[in-house]
Amino acid sequence: MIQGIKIPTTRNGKATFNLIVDATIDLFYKKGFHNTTISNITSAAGVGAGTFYLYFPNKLSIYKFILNQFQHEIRRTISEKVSEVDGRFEKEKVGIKTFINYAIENPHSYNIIWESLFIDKNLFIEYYDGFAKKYEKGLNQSIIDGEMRDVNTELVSYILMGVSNFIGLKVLLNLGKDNDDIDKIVSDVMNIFKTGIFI
Amino acid sequence: MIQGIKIPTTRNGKATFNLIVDATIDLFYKKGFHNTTISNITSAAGVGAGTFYLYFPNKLSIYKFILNQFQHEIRRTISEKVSEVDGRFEKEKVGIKTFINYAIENPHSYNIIWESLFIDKNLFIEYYDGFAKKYEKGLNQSIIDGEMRDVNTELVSYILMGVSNFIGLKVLLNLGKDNDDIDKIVSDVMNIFKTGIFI
DNA sequence: TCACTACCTGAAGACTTATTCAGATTATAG
DNA sequence: CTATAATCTGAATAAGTCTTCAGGTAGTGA
Repeated sequence: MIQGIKIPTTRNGKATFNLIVDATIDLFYKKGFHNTTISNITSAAGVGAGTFYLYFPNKLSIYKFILNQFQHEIRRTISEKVSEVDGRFEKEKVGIKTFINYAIENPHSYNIIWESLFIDKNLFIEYYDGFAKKYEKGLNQSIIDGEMRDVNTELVSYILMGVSNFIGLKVLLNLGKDNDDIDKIVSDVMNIFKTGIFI
Repeated sequence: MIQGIKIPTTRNGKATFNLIVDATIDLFYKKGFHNTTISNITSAAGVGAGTFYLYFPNKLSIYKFILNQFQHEIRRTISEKVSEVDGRFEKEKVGIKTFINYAIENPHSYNIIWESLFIDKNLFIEYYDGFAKKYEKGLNQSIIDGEMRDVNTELVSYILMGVSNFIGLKVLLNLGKDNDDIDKIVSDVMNIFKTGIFI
């Protein structure tokens, strides 16, 4: 009973719960949080109007539930992939690549995380601040290990998040031209971070 | 009569129009687009409920009107400041600094532009794609002038937008620690773009 | 001063949506 | 087979919002 959410105990209850959550993810992605009504959700899930309130007290609570799931999933995915390679350069490369790939494969997730800024600013802040702090830790270690210049790691973590998010956005929204090859894009980005831009 | 918006002709009409627009900007910033009702707007502006419909056919149309104003203003501000300095490095530095300062001084504007992604995706795409294309032009010229390495300028424009936006976000939301000195932050960012991050 | 146009009002009806709840169904432990 | 708890339903109520419109007011050119 966290945040007023009731997790069902029986097999049937769980199935219904999942129907509701899955329908909601789809609707939030297609129509956005605000344009999705509870009755949209219950009819998409194929359940009675009252069933929703068996598990969630309101729309915000199911939003938070879904956001939380996605946040954990995206972080876990990146952590896993990054831990498979060595060296800060390779780790960053894999990190950015994994993030962008994740955004492409899970546009629902990417969208819902961003929308939090306009639903409850604190959810957004929590997420990005947490993300940044974890980033910073890794970067600090890399400076100690002599793999990175002695930069302001807090700033760099925001720079890297900004770049990942905007490249992800570009690819997702199909902005500009060459969205064909993620490997190429990521490799170009990393070269820029290696040598700099200006002469 | 563009987009169903009627611009008033008399002095009194213009004053009322401005009351409505200003109240709306404030409400969109404080409560967001979706949580703002027409009656919120009319009572904040101190006019009758029907007066809104004298000038705007619906909430989206006033949103678009405001968005358009801000987009022009932010671009104009950056253009002006950038044209005052020479060399790509200095121009980029001033560009990022101006953007962040603008975001701090006009959080309404920054917020409304971002929210467009969740109101009408095409508004958002138009804005950032346009912004990127303009950026790209300047960058291409800098390569010709030998001020920049031969990088993928489309990608770099998204990188620079991502960085500006996230640093702006960090400063606006007061994330992390050192949000005291914009000059220092921008200077750190530019150093990273000059020399790169990794060893 | 008059006539005209622009401007303004807020009550009222239409519509949408959230939320409850009395009653029905289903699964399963004993 | 039965008792019990969990689950499920959807009509009904309540609340909120949009939008119109008939009836005004105010400024202004002639």
